[in-house]
Amino acid sequence: MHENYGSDKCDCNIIHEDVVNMVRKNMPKEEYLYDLAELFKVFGDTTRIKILYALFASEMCVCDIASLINMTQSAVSHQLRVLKQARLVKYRKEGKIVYYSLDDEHIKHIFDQGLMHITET
Amino acid sequence: MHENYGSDKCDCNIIHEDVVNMVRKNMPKEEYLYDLAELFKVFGDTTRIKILYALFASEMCVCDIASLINMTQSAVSHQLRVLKQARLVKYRKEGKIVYYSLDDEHIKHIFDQGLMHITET
DNA sequence: ATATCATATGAACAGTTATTCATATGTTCA
DNA sequence: TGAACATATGAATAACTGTTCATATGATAT
Repeated sequence: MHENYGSDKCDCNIIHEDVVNMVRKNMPKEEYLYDLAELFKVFGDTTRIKILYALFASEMCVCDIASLINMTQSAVSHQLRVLKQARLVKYRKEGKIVYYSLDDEHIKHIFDQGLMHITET
Repeated sequence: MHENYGSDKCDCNIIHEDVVNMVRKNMPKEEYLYDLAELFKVFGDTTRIKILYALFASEMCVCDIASLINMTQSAVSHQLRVLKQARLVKYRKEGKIVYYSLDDEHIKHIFDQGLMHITET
């Protein structure tokens, strides 16, 4: 009785057509969902999480960050580039030293909510 | 003058020792940071984001989810397992049909904050 | 019983990613 | 100018991840 509406990938039948249609109406734009996943991808790495938490406390230069989290300067520099591209950190130069700091107020809230999930029983 | 304190990986010198020590004191436990990254890793995939957004609107069976987001039943099932392991979704069985629903109230807040970052100018 | 359907799962493959290494850039200081 | 230092970056490698395919499981209905 039920037909498969417009999906070439799905290899099964829609069981609750009304529910699917209702949910489809409420889905955010595909583009937003993609961008959201991209953002969380950036958060999904221990090194980057450590860097961001460090910057919650203070702006820091690359060398200090590397020392703090016990990673090579190169690894930290690579990750800072990722964070910079995601518009999560910004930097200022002072001679040969580059200071990085946070560029977003939402991060802390996101992390706090994340920690609430983790620390639940 | 500056020495490298206890880090074997870092290949540079601590420039601001006081800052590093202060920041180190304020860092959350290594374990939390690891778990947090693991959580965000789960969010860092478009398919899983879509599934979670779908479940914001209603509980759904696997087949309906697959149809909605235009993925194979198998792919969806694999991702639901990941979400289940992360304690983000739960399920109930009704005959041969399995209904999945959200198992966490924090997710929506996390996503909303994430969207605020994305939709900023 | 057997055919059908919904779901789960293991293996394989392709694509992605984080770190390392070597090196380049640009600044400071002697 | 040249040595030392902070940072950036490209290439290579190893590890990880998501999808697909084939198949298994378990339930329903005839």
